Amino acid sequence: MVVANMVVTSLFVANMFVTLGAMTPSNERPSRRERPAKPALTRDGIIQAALAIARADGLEKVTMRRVAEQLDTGAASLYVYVRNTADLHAAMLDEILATVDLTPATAAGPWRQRLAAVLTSYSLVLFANPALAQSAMASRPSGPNYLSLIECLLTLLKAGGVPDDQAAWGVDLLMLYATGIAAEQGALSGRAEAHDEYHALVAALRGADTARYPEIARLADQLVSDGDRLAWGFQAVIAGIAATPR
Amino acid sequence: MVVANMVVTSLFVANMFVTLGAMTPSNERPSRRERPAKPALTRDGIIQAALAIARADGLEKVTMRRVAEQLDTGAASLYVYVRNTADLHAAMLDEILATVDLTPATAAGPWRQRLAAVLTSYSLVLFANPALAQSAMASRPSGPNYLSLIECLLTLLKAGGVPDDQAAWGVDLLMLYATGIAAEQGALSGRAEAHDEYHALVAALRGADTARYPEIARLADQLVSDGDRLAWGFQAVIAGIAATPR
DNA sequence: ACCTGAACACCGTTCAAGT
DNA sequence: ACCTGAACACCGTTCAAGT
Repeated sequence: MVVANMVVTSLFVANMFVTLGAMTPSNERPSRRERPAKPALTRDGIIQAALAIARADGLEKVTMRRVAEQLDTGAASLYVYVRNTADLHAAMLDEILATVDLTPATAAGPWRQRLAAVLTSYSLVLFANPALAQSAMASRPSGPNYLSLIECLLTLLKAGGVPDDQAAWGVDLLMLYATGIAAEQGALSGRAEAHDEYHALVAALRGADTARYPEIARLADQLVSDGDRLAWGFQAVIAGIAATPR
Repeated sequence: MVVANMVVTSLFVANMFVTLGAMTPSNERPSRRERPAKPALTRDGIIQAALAIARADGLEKVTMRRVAEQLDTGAASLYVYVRNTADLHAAMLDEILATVDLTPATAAGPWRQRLAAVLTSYSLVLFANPALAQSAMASRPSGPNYLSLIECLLTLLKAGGVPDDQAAWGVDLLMLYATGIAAEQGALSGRAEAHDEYHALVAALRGADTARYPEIARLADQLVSDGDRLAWGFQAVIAGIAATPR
């Protein structure tokens, strides 16, 4: 508990509050010890601590030892609740998927816009936890929140009259795009050197040899142009799914 | 050099051959030492050794210490040629991108088929080196081989009459899809537990609660059905790019 | 049943000292 | 300039011993 960070601080403040509360007359059985007992170890507590570290310092800092330190215990103790690091990552992902907004599925409006809204919400959730997007890419979630999302996408594709076989394969495409774009963004915002990499790419595109890479040179500005790429991308993929028979 | 593997073996055989060759009369200056000197350390040698380890045991086994061991030296020695682990991974990726088949760009046939052929080649290259697909997802390559691939895609989109602005954003979509699908597959074939995860997902889809997930239950077989998903996906994304104005 | 300290078998990276 | 051994500051996971 040497490193100061926001999580530790807020825990400390919370503990202070509890301690102060315990000193008011309304509290009948004050703890015998000065400092309140540390919270009992639970799977959920471990996942929350891990998520806090991931948001603050990136997924690569979510190590068993660091999570344990945050919870004022030893790494070995975590293995009662978590099988291994991969299990922890999967649990973290499942946890944040609960916050995806699925309400557009039953709202009014054109189905393509509603589908894009759900996908955008999913991408934004992963953007907010950029480190997890990469593990979402690599793992195969099968938790209830993931299933709800898939169900939601299938319902909207059906509402749009997309044939069943195209819809079934289409959800893979949509999820791959939504997850992939968040993973890319996650990599960009996560690592310090990623900005250098991005600028190296922009420089490479802008300064591309006109003879060897004529199209890149011609379209350099378009290639790196700003705009609502996310919305356009969703509409393009949706249109492709709807228009392409198997 | 305790662990036996194919790379070590083939290096040994190669060394044997050199030794035998050195004993023939045609060789004027035989080495004073019995065993031939180990090959000089080069950046390319390091990358090749790293790729061999990645193919054999996965990217997570490509550690500085393991690559160094393979090359019969210490990890510290690699830092003369490689800045850090990320640099090594980027160099490995650039190396394999050289093997992508870009010839469909100038071949005969419908542009959509030729575009899909190039993308399929790219995906297959990443499939053959599954561990690198994930790092391709996270990093921003800007090497000459990457630029050639982008140039190729832009040329084919232009041949198809896709408007410049859609083509410029479209290459991102195509690359994201082609890279993402390989990264998924790479994760699947790379880790032992990934098969369990996949079967858990299939079981979760097949056994989905009919009341809660009616669409998943209805389409379970379609969702996990075999077929040329890669080709269909490329056609769908291409169609979407061509049909969706900004 | 849960928790712990200690151990095992690893990592990436740096650096002074050698050649 | 290149290479090396040793060190530093970490990892995940296991396990016997405690409560």
